[in-house]
Amino acid sequence: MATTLSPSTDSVAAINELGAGAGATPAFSPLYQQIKVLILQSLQTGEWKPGELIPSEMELAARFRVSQGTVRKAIDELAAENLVMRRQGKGTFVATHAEQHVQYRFLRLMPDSGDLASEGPAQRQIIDCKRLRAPADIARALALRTGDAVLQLRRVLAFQGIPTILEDVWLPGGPFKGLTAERLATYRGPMYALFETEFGVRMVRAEEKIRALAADATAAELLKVPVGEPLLSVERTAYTYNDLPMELRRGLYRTDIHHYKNELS
Amino acid sequence: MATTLSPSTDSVAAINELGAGAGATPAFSPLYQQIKVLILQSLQTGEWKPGELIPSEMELAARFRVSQGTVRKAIDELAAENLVMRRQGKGTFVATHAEQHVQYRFLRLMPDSGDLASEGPAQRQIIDCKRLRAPADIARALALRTGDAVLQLRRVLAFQGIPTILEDVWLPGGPFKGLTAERLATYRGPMYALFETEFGVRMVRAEEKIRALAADATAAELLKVPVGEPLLSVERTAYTYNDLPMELRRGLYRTDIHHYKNELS
DNA sequence: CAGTGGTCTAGACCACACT
DNA sequence: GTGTGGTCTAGACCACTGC
Repeated sequence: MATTLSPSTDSVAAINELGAGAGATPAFSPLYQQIKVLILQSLQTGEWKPGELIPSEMELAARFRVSQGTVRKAIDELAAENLVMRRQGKGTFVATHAEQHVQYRFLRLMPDSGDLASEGPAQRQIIDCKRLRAPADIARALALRTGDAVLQLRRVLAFQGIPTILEDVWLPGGPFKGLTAERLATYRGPMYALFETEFGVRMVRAEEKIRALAADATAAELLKVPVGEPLLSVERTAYTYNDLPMELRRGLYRTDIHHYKNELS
Repeated sequence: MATTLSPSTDSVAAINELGAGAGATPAFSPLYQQIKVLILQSLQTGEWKPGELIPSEMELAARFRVSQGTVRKAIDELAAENLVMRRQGKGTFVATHAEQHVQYRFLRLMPDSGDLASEGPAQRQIIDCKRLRAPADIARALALRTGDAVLQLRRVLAFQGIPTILEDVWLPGGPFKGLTAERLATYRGPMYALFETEFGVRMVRAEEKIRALAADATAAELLKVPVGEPLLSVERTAYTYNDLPMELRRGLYRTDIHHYKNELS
């Protein structure tokens, strides 16, 4: 039954409405959605960390006092959202960017022929890295208050020796306390992997606003293009579990021998 | 059982391997996937047309000789891919773009504040429309042979009086036989709706390559910007059911007061 | 009211991984 | 072999739609 069960133990046991009182639509949601929320909470609180094995479907079913099928449907949705990874015969793992063959989490840039991986690792050059008080626009994008501490990073990525991406990254000072230019420079591997392993911050989704802009003097110098050269401007806000913005990134991409690839459906 | 059933009637009845012969992995696929393919075929052949009601889960289960749950899982996937639409209490419908509140199927352009719908309907101006023999690059993109008949269309879209998009569209001559500039000019509603209702061609997904380009003389004149102005170049290939390319579109977007919005996950 | 999709359960068996 | 996720079934009941 999807309705009542003894309100005891750890069980979800259906907070669903039932009975006499002509209730005012008390926000019904199916059991498997409630289970999904509970699992999500365990992901957020770090009960199971990125890369770790979560309890089996049978265990979760027992814990929440529902059938295995209901847990399965909850996990199905989490897997569809790339929050967990199922592996037949082994179990279900919390999704991770670290130690994985996913080099570029959100970067959609592709060489006009081939793929980024075939171009070898990017050369990374950190131009600047400092702590500062958030200006109004940055604060708004990161759901902070103006003047809160933020960390700003500017870097250039080059592929096969050609500087291709100039990006500014802003991170909230709180969650990323202790992040230094030194650490960024010495870390080998994707930046998002560092965020996970060192700060426990996992980016779940992102939104981008894309424009065409003319290179200004600074961009032109760093990307080695003429002033006025058209560049792709990509402004990205990345979110962690609770739609909480955790990173703002403004990138300028050269698109002379690369393009931004997007799939629509 | 997922294995054998009498090989009779219309039934899928599990082509799955079983028994003695040490087979050479004869391409196993789960029953619900086989059902999904069968339903897809009915969509492709037009047994059920866009907007129409497809048979109920129970009917399909009977027809394919499987349980309702198996049909359900197949339809679940089709719904996740936006190929069908489920409506509780009514049934499952073939997805459609026509007569729907989805004005822009693949267009990701947004005003810097608000959304496209709030800007009212776009003003459409057809610059050119002609039949021609496909050059090599167009033919390749549309999976045609060089010299095959294609239809080329050039138009400008303006929002609130400001010319914003200049696009060239190429369509294969075969499936779109009979499409004229006249018909395009007089049709009210999304172009993709016209494709469905008049030619039975439904676009299922698309790929885009995005770059920043400087406006040339032609683009500058039509979009009323200075020559050299950075524009967003969006090259889109749209596919119908069987990953068959059916449209090539090269758009130039002004991004001074609009941006291209993308969601990543 | 009957018919549809939506949820939940319980049990069976399959495919895979580790030991 | 044991335990995991993956598939398939059958039946129950709920929620919505339209007659």
